[in-house]
This record gives sequence, C-alpha cells and structure tokens, in this order.
Amino acid sequence: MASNAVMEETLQILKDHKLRVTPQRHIILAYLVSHHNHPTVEIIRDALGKELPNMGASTIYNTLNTFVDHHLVVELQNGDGSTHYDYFGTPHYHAICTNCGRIVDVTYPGFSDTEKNLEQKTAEISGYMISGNHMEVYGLCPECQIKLGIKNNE
Amino acid sequence: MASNAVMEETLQILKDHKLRVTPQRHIILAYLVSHHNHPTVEIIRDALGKELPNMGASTIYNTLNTFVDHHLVVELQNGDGSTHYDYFGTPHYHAICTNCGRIVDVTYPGFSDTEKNLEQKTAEISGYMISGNHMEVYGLCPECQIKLGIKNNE
DNA sequence: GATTACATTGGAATGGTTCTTACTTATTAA
DNA sequence: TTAATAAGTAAGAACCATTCCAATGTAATC
Repeated sequence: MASNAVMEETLQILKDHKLRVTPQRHIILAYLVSHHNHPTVEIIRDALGKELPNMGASTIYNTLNTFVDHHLVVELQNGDGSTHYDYFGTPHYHAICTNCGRIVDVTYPGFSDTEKNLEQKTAEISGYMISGNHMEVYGLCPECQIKLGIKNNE
Repeated sequence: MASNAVMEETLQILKDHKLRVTPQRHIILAYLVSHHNHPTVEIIRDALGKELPNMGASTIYNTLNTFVDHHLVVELQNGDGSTHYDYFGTPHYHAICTNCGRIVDVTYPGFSDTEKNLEQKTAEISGYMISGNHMEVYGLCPECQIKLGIKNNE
C-alpha cells in the first residue's frame, strides 16, 4: 500500500489534470508513483488485487491509457510481448536489457539539454510541431553480462 | 519492383550477414531498401503479392524478425496497433505524428555524436553493455497542423 | 439529494503475431 | 552434378494482449 504522502500527492495530480477521482485511478497512480518496476497490466492487477479485488483488466487498461494521454505515464516495450508502464514524474529515459528485458531509469545532468536540442533539430528539419520524445538504449544489464560470461574489455 | 542495382546490393547484404539467400528474403529486403514508407507486414504483403503470390504472412514475420536480429531493420510503433519496419542502412531516428501516425526519418550533422554521447553516459550510469538505441520524437506533422487548424506561434 | 456525464465490470470479440506440421529449397560436400 | 541436410516456407490453427460492448455503478455539479 502506498503511503499517505503518496496518496495525497497522487490525489492532487489527478485533480490538477482534471481527471475524475475514482478509487481505481487513485490507487493505480499511487502504485506507479511509489514503484519503479515498470509493471505490466498483469503485475498491477496482482499487486492491487487485495485492495480492489474486483478491478477489471479493462479498467486498468483504460486508466493507464488515460494517464498516457495526459502524459503522466509512458508506455514501454521490452520485447516480452506486453506493454510496460512508467510514471513519468521527472525527465528520464530507459535502458533495456536485450537478454532479460530488465528496464532501468536513467538520467544525468545535461540530459534535459540533449533532449531539447534533439527536439529543436527535429522541428527544424521535419516541420513537426514537437510534443515529446522517447529515448531508449539497449544492451546487456550487469546481471546478464555475468550470466552470459561476457567480459567488458575496458 | 526494385532495380537491378538494389537487387545486387541486397544480395550482398544477405551474404555479408551469412543469411541464406531465398527469393522471399531477397525481395523483402529489396523492398525495404528501396522504400522509405515504414511498412507493416500487411503493406509488404500487398506490395509484393504480384511477385510472390503465395508468400505467407508468417514468412514475412520470420524474415523481418531475422533482419531485426541482424540489426538490418528496426521495428517502430506509431500507435495504429501494428508494427512498422524500417531498413536501417544509415543512422537516423524517427519523428512520429501523434495524430495520423506518419513516420519520417530524421538525421542531422552531429546526430551521431549525440547518439554516442547518450550511449556512453548510459553505460557509465547503468552498467549496461550498450548495443544500440532508439530515439523517437513525437508531434504533429505539417499536414495535421493544417488539418487541425493549428498555428505555430514562432 | 437529484441529475448527469463519466467510469467500471465482465465477458465477448478482435487482430496482430507466433506456433506447428508438412513440405520445399538453398547450401555443402562428395 | 548430384546427394545429403540443415534451414526456410506455406497454411492455418492457436495464442494472448488489448479493445469493445452493454449494463451497472458512481463522482461531480447544482
């Protein structure tokens, strides 16, 4: 269960975005804010099953799609066939393991400038009116490097 | 139908990657190399139906997945529910219209440095052994800006 | 508290992708 | 050139994540 602080925070987020506050939306958002596990719908359902046993899968899909529309959440694919979701409170991007699918959040000082620069260049070249971006970096996570017996020659 | 030059080029690509040369692979790769329309499996099937009428959908999926594994092709999602494919001969990224799904290739001088920098930073921070990346920028394409009556205030 | 527009449920339907089996073929070596 | 075999293809069934639908429930407004 999410802390009271998180519940208050997420309540405010919903209100700020003029989203009707339902228990389902509230608890799903609180889960996403307080976890960084990039869950699938199934994982969310299992995790929240005790608090809202009757929550339908379509509700979770609807809710997450709403959050995505409001740019609260981003969708991620790691190759396992289902969509993963990530609360997007602060700018970051993702490193995805090509072997096990593990997703980690990454950011660094100056990332925001890199992003802005990419968007500006894109606008100039393509004529698109930019609204956002996604960056992903692929590779082997540290665990899989060991598991596969790979030596980083550096 | 792809030109002879493209057919020769793609034949060499297949050989370079030690892929068994079949008519299906050859013609699909030639189609991707000579088109920049980011096709779906269905589009490829329709386009090549005259040349190989009996080509099964699973063959196209298998072939494209093989190309993806060999980093010849990248997969793209534009929100229409099916996967789009793009021959990745030269480094570039994609701008995707959030309204109509149109995908355009983008690159600019210095993009390669941006990419390398992102990968290096990611390796340092996450410990991943990096093998690649995908960048996407979202926005409204020029057509949709007009269609939706949006003025770019600049 | 009544109204109304919106959200949730539960299950059916959808559809893109993968899987399976039998068949065919590209490659290699003799 | 031919035989052997490892690999690819065809066709369609199966899978399964996601969406759709109709009925019910509920949050927000006045």
